[in-house]
Amino acid sequence: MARARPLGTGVSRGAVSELTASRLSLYLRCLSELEGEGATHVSSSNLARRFDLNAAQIRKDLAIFGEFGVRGVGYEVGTLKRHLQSILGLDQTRKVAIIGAGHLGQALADSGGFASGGFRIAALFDDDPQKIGSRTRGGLVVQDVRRLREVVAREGIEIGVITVPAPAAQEVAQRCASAGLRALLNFAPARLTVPAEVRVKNVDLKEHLETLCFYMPRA
Amino acid sequence: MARARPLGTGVSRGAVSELTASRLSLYLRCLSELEGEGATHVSSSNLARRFDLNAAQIRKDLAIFGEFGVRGVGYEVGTLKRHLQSILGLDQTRKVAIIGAGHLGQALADSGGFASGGFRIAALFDDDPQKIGSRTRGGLVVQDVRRLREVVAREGIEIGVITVPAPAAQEVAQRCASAGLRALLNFAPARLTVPAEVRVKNVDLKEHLETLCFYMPRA
DNA sequence: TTTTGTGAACTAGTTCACAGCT
DNA sequence: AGCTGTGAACTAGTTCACAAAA
Repeated sequence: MARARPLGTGVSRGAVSELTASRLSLYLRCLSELEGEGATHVSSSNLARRFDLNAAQIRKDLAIFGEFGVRGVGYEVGTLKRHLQSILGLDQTRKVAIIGAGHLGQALADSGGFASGGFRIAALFDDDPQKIGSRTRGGLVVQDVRRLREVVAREGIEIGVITVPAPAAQEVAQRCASAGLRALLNFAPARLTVPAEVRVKNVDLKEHLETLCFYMPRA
Repeated sequence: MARARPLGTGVSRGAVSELTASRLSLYLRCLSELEGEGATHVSSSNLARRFDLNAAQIRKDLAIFGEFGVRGVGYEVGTLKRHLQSILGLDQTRKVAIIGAGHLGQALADSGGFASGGFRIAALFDDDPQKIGSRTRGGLVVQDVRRLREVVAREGIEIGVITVPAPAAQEVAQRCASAGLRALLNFAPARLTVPAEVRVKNVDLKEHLETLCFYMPRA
């Protein structure tokens, strides 16, 4: 029906569920793999087999943004990949700041997987004078968190990753928001209160472990 | 109606949704905080206010496992905390093995938050001869992944955390399963195929970043 | 024929609203 | 009066099933 709209335009992102959005990211990764394998086309049922998903689910997710498939044929791998990158906003490099130069913060700063594919770790911050000025093993300098606003503005950083201890997280989140960051990935085990225009995603490692534990057979 | 059952007994864990299980973990953390603040009782609506949740949701989650509250009064903080620990299987210390001594693996091994509260990082593995025998900054020795089965059996390790690169993840998962681990927390961007008795939880940091990106206002 | 795109049916998850205790 | 526990109502998410297109 709706002829392929100019990619993502006209679709209100707020109306798309987070479940759909995270599946889009999954599809994108899979398409990159398929491209690497030299595949030119892929069907929704082929994709579905690779994850544990229903084919109609995948078609529905994609159909939100336009008609990318060809009936009887499937999806063209390269084209769909570019469309997904555009839909996810990955056609430009996004700069990321990590706040909290503890073990996790430094590991994320140095880990290639995190820094590749559309993201660049542009800065690492801490409030500990002992750490400020030192470098991670990967060579990134730890900067004073009081300079967050300045660096965010100068470097055009858009995303903040919070890896400080829980008691400091709320204050840091507030600081990030007022520095102009509009998306926060929070690893601290604390619920953050931020202005409505800032999107927060919590990743609680302990919660994941405890959930696994729950399903484990009991002694 | 159902008088408080002997804690968790008689409730088939498989029938409880993962959403509920992860909320239980959230409630537990909140109760620990409340205990620290010296609170003796808490109502479902008080708890609901702390997260962004509905009070009936919380009552329903808890009611699956028994009647822990008192009408007109609420829940007793200490008692409910102990019940939740027992329900989640946290009344005994669970040992964890980390497979993959890269930046992330080492960071998780050393990070106190991950290792505390019912979990102990019992071993760290890698297959790189350069790394085997070396120590993390926290002092944990990197062991040869070929000794996984042996160490898992000897130490009574139950949970595996996979922090190897994506191409190695499937093989490592298989190895974990055959070593007797029944729960895997997978940080590699790859879907794992494992025997049905092994529970896998995927944590994909790139996926989280991309999802955040999707909701960000466009240039 | 094959596979998309999509309304309709279904399933899971959440919220409401109130009876039943304390 | 106040708050839990829970059936009933509602909402969101998934799967089915088929018409439409190549």
